[in-house]
Amino acid sequence: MKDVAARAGVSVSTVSYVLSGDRPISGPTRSKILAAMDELQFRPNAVARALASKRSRVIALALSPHSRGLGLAELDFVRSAADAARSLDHHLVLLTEGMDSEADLAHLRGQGLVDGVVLMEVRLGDPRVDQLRRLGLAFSLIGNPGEGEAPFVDIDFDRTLGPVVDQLEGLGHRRAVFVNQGAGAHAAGYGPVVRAQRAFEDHARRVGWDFRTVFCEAHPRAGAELCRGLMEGTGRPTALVVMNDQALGGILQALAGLGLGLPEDVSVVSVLTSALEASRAVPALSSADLPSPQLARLAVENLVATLSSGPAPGTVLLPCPFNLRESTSRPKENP
Amino acid sequence: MKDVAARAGVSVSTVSYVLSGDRPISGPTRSKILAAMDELQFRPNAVARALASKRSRVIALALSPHSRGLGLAELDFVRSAADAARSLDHHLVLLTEGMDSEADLAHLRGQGLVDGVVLMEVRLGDPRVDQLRRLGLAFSLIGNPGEGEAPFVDIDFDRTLGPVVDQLEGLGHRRAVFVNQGAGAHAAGYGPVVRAQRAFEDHARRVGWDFRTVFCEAHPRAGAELCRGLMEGTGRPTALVVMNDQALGGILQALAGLGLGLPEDVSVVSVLTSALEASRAVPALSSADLPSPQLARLAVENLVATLSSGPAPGTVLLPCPFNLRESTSRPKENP
DNA sequence: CTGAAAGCGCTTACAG
DNA sequence: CTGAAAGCGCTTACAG
Repeated sequence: MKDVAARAGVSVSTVSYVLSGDRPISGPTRSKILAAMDELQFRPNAVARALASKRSRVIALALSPHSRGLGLAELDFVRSAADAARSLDHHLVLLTEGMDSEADLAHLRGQGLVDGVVLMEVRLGDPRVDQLRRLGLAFSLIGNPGEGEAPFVDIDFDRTLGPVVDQLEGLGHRRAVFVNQGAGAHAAGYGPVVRAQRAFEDHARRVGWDFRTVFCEAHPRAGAELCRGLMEGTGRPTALVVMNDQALGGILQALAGLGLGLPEDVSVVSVLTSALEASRAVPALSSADLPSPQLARLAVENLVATLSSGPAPGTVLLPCPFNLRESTSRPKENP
Repeated sequence: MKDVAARAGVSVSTVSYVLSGDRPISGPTRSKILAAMDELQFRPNAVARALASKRSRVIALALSPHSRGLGLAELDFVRSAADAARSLDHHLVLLTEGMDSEADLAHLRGQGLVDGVVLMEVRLGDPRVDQLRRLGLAFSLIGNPGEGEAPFVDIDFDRTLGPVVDQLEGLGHRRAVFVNQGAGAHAAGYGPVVRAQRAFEDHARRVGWDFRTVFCEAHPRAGAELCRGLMEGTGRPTALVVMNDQALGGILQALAGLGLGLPEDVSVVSVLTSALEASRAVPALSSADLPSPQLARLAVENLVATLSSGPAPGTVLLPCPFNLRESTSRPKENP
């Protein structure tokens, strides 16, 4: 930078100001500087900038503590967050742990390497939120902490389940079961399990369905067992709405084992899966796909906006777009 | 740090030296300093350290350019690399793009934020390797660039396919097909497709199998079609060794469609899948699981060793450990 | 519209 | 074994 200044015949501060744009610079001066910069192949040193400005332009993504089996969607989150950070002129570091104790966070903050953090899979009353606030470290949330204050991005379950129910209703289904996640997740204040269920039930009621909700542990075997139970006897459901990726394989397997064809005998819609996984299944699953890239991007934008006190997207609820694939069809006349 | 020095009654350089351990410090002095440090809750500022020492202790992980469908294994890579970095007192940033042009890399280097980069899914003659070398940016490789010089970590296909073949042989299988990836991947110099095939064939020959290898595009439909072809007529294989995650679902579906039970009628072993995906399938797949955490950790250790000129693991070839699950059994007498 | 200078919080030769 | 001081490459009041 000193070299650039010398070559352009100006002071280093002037060079710095053309870079930041924080001060009006005359046309000729600016051109001289710009010319000098690329003759010298000048690259501003981010570390020096960080030290002087106290902004590293590095943000952290705190990965899910005990990954709730987001599966490939989590990879989408990570990639998209990195992309978003990059397009906002930031870098993204990964935090795999050390978000639990206040000491770890203080350490993170003390290092000065990270300007703020994006929290994934925030739960109701998530302790991390309070800790970050106490430390004065900027943050942004994916998931609703249930406090009302901090802006967050999350799924809009009402607008997610509405289209799912409408779609099945339109095909002629009248009897459906919502396969939720385990009761444990429910108890842990994991928001989606209660909100999704409420949304499903509201919509099922709206269209006058004969429906019910069941919880299912996150395991193929649990899914298979559950599925057999659901399908025995008369009056079995013609449609399954499943928000449980880990159990899904077992459900599909059990269906096949019972000689029930997909989608001829039973329609299945998966909720909150990654689009890639849903389309990789055979037959490809009709599903309400988790918009992980969008969520990640919004969360990063929120954080960067906080840091530069720019305009933020704020709290945003996104529906999971419904994608019609091969696992849904009209029910048979008399199931 | 100034405060710590003042409180301990020493110079800042002494404080710095107790931190780095680069200089012998007397017992009493050290204790005074240590005491002062935690009374003041001192946290060394990583950015200042980086600027002064020209080592940021940040390394980058370059994600697969057009993710070859590593699936969940890629997430394992990312997590494990971050963990490894952390345990070696480094941070991991994610590079999602900008590894292609030399200008991007020069930019990365110029910023001074990143000490080195870990490259995933390195191909034979990977251009990124040369570019990094030209720029003098430290790097570490996952995958064999085929130049012999740079150390890298990769899969040992011989020791991966050996146990797979032995296992099937032990069960009594004599006729097997190796379902490789697409011919395109082969042509692109993607090492695993040629090395895995050679290893499979060597071992199949060793045990005197009646075997063949087929290529298959990375899509369930392609897998299903291929599978139907393989299974028609007499003398069909009793075992399938599949190194093609994307086609796998189609293969399993086609088997079911043909009324062939897994594993009663056909045994299937998946190679290079993530352990999580293999065990989530129904039935759970016997597989040679990609040791992504180990590979990631070794690669990070190699890089950090380069940076601190410490002892490096060097070039390491790891077998994919075979895990017996539910998709393999003895073949029927007369298939 | 531009400059001179202090300072961000460390590291590391140079001296003793 | 310890200190004084220059310097890493920028930013940003303070002055003009």
